[in-house]
Amino acid sequence: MGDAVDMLLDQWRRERPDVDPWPMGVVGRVSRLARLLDRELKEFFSTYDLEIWEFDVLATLRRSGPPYELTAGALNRAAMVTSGAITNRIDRMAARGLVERIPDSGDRRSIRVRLTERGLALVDEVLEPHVANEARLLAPLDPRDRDHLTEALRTLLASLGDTTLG
Amino acid sequence: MGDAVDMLLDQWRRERPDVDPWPMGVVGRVSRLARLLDRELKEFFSTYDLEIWEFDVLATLRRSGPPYELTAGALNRAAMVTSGAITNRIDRMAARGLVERIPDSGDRRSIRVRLTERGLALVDEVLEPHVANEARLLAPLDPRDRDHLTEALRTLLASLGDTTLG
DNA sequence: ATTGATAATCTCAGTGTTGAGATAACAGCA
DNA sequence: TGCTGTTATCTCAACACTGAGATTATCAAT
Repeated sequence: MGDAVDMLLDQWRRERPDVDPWPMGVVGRVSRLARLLDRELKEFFSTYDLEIWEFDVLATLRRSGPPYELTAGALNRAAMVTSGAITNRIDRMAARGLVERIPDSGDRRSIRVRLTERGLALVDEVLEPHVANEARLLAPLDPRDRDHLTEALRTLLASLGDTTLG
Repeated sequence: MGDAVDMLLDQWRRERPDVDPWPMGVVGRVSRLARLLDRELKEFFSTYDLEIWEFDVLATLRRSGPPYELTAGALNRAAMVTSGAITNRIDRMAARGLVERIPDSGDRRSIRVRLTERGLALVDEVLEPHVANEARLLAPLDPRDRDHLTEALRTLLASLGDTTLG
């Protein structure tokens, strides 16, 4: 049972037997899997006329709880993108009526981004089928495999500084 | 020990207790880890004045073995990008003298992309430190964890159609 | 109060990808 | 030979992100 990465590793072993390529097996698979999952999610969300990044913003606001609002900076850190990208996303989503900008009464440098009723209804509608779709994509793993996988990924994320306090 | 995804899952459980969010734990971690690894690789390659996508092309050609040439379509599939992106990459790398376009004698629709001597020397120089850098990033995993992780990732990739025959 | 350092957001040019379509060449078959 | 369908690459506009810098506001300490 080989995937594309197994072949790649075999090629390296033949061409550069002086280098043990095992790290490429892990990094390469993580990268390829992320890309393939992205494609699947993109296809899924298209049936709701949503981009992945739009759902991401909606979901970040939704799970923060009432009143479903966060500063631009908080969205920023959650999405792992630059501030310019968030400004852009808020602009477009506000134009679609999914979120609205609210001035922060406590800090005039900040804005608060709040889900509109329409945004809230949309994310609440999409959430369950989205999770079901992800579960479908992960179905080949039994619960024990999932736990191992999760643990390994968490270890790596923590070592790379992916904490909530960063 | 929790990472950012653990917190995210807790938020969902509080806000939408009717939905079991476990699939987000896996998909979210894969996606975030891919992003963080990308940042690390980008920083690493910048010391060689290389973009990640440039190294990818060089490495794909290098590991294919002498004469270090592939068609644009083969590069295409290896990189998981569209044909337009590959045309663009070849253009820019040819301009830098890392690869050259060679007409395919057997099929005049095709081109063969070949490593130049400079491209070959560069990829052979970068390979070993690159792998060492990846090994550093993966150091928190002991060999047993790595094997479990690899197996789980391979299972998912195979189920998503990431084979060499696709 | 004033100064200096820090923080939050926005702006914008540069970069690179996608997705659709154009062009040219090949392959099978009547 | 002439069709028809397929394949390989290139073209190009639209899209979205990055990285650097600008702007405005806050905070700490005097």
